[in-house]
Amino acid sequence: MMATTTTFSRDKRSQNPRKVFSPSTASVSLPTHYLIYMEDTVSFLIVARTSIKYIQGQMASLIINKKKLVGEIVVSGTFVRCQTELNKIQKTSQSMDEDSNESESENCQLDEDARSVEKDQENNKIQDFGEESEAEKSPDENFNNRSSNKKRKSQSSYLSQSKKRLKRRILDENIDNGSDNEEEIALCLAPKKCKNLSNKDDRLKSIENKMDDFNQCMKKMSHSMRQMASYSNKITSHNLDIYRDPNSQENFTDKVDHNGTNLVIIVGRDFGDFARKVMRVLYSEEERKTHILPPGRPHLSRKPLDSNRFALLNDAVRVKYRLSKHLYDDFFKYHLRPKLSDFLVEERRRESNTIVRNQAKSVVSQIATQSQPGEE
DNA sequence: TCCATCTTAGCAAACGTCCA
DNA sequence: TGGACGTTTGCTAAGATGGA
Repeated sequence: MMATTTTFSRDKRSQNPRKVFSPSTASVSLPTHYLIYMEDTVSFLIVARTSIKYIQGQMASLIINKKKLVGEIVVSGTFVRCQTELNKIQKTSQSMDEDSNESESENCQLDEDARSVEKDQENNKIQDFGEESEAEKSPDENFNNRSSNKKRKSQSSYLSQSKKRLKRRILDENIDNGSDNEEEIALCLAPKKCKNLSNKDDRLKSIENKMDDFNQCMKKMSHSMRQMASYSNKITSHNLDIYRDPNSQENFTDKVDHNGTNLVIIVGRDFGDFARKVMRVLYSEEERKTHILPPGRPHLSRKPLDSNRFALLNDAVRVKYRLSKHLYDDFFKYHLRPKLSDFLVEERRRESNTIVRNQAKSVVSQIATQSQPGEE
């Protein structure tokens, strides 16, 4: 059954022992975040551990916005711990400023306003990322919290290959982009530096830039979280909400017709089961055994299934489970397609297994009849 | 009701091809 | 050339089925 092309043949697959992950260092809790003082910019940063390239003593080397920076570790631990310490530093710095700058207070009223806006912005940033950080603490917990009515509950702790791929991709993206999502929490909270800004325009520009950065971060976070959720194999028909748009005004039809059969009324215990049953309605047994999922590829020996009927299948799934059009691609790619692909494989395999079983049975019965000639 | 066997689905890993 | 992606293969778990 080596059927990807007609020109190559696979070697016998080597069998390796299954590797079961067992955390040997679970009791060791490494710091998740660091508060770092950047001498170059006279500012403090809270960064996630993954943003730090290496640590030597109290000095940490990190990369932000594609720039390599070196700073002194002030505090390490959880995000909350770093935030608390940062607030203390901030208050101390403010009180010092108030003592030394009383004479400038009248002239700097506008600057203060701008600074408070900036601080509010930064504090919002902290708050939002703090929440993200909580979610980030144990992604597996989030995955596992999703209801799983399937088998293999005992194995729910390991990530699927897809999830591992995504994690690696996100990590790579963070590194490429100077880790500018939840792990990039660059906080310019040094009033002395702000004083050096020459005029109000600079301050306003600074605020605008930070707001832009913040919006970018939020967009990326949203995208990453959706993808992470998409990769969960524990998703069932009961928690497809991430692929539903509550703001959508779409009116879902109750009928997807194929030769007089309403595909939507087919009953399945979940979306995978439903899709398999629809496949059995839409395509003949021969088609299921000899074709692959659309759109197919030139280098693959099997032809893709009829795309029009496949569109009906997708419509039926989308309508039955009320999935948004603009989110359906992700759902299909990460959840439905793997199931259907497996299903087609099994359709081929079932036949060959049955043939092999029947052959074995017939051989056994033949041997049995040959070994009993004297009884006749 | 119990037990053996079959069926079905899920997953990991190997492998081939494409593409940036 | 390595990563992404799809396919194949081997294996496991759990439900379904049928006979004792």
